[in-house]
Amino acid sequence: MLDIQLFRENPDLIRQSLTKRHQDPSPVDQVITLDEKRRELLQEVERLRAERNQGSQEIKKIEDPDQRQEKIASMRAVGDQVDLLNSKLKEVEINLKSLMAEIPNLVDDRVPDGADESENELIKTVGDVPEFSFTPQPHWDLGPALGILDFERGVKLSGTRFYVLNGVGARLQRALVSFMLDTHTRHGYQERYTPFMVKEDIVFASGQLPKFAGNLYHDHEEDFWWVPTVEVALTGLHKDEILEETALPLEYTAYSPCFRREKMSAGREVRGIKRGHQFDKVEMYIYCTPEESEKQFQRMVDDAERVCRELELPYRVNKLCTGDLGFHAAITYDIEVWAAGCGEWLEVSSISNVLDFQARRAAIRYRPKDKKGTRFVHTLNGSGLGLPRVMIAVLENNQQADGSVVIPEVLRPWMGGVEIIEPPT
RNA sequence: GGAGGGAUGGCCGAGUGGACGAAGGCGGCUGUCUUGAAAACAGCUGUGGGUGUUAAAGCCCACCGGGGGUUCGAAUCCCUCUCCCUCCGCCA
Repeated sequence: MLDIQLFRENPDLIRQSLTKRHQDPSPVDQVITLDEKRRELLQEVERLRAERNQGSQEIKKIEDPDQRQEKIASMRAVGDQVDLLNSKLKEVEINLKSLMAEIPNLVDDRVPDGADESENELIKTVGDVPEFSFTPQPHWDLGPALGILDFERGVKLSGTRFYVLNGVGARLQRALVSFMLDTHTRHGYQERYTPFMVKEDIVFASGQLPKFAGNLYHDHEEDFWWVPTVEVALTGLHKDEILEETALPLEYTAYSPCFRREKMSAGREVRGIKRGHQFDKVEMYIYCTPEESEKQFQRMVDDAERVCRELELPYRVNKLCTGDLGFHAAITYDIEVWAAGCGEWLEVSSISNVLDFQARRAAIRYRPKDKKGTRFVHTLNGSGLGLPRVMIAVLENNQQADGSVVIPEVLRPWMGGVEIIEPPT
């Protein structure tokens, strides 16, 4: 959510931002009109309330019964006016809020203009794409051949886009989760384990609702939404709180499964485990002061890159262009790792500076040390990293001619002695 | 799932229709005293919105778990929801 002050003082900035995102800027004018209407009604309501408050105070002092009844009658009339105008006001406020709730964050000046992902800007490429003396297999062949990946039974259990990991395959994923959490906690992040189903206002606060309801799973009997990313829960963690500046920055890491309907990509040909309705992810999340958020953003990108480096996966970093930028992000860097078998760069992380966009929705503020009042914190989120795609890259890049896969060095402490995944004999 | 009891400011806790944004205590901040600290004493100490201003002060409105109602007037009465506690049942 953007600051209503910004609509009043610098609406052009918001219009330009929407235009950069290739979106219609006209909601800005609707917001301004509704805001004016709201204040007009509010002032009248408050004026009448003040009159009633004062009148009611006088009533208890009036001794004469007739005068008293007369005053009560006139205050009743004022009260009826208040009710009438107040219901109009409420309606305007609901419309205003729902309009503002669907306007995306301001775009950072450094974000390159572009219509879609093809116009994202390559920042850097790190590591060498591995060479093979044989044709590397894609994971959808390799995994089943190794007996660690079972698509048929996944489909039996839950339908298309679900799979089962077996034995060392499941263990490899667990090792990746532990490795990532341990790496991040070593670099200052505090681990959290959160609910995977959250209430509607929590999903609203992080920005996935109301606009992206179609991509979320929802329990219709209870007020539960399955998290599409644990970022949702990590935003909700400090909802409605006022933090002390000395407590900032708050740096969290959390593991969770993520649940997405993926309706938009329903028809798209995606083989293997690259895109499912359920996938695991380790997330990083930071709350900090506005002065610090750029620094924290760079740091978080580096923290995500570190995971790729330690896993010895070749990767590249892209700055998303305006057309590919997410709703709540002001700026986003994506990290892609090379997967030798399917021959693709796979997006494994998305790191965003959200500024105060989520904090305003979630009412997360802090008390500055030397100033009066409160300010909204800035929040940042980044995957660190998405599991299935890292699994793909690890399996495909480390495969050998005989179909076996060498486990990366850094994961071995969690692999119970397994250094190589051999095909069943 | 059944029965009962609760929810008040950073914390504890009073308040059952008007002078209550809310006693009192604790904590915190500032000052006096002190070489310094402690103690004592005095003052201050919530959030949001509107208006106003170069900025502020000031003024007004709202907030006593959420929503709705009764009333001239609600922390206080009524309805409803949520959450917490105690007991019983069930359970990984």
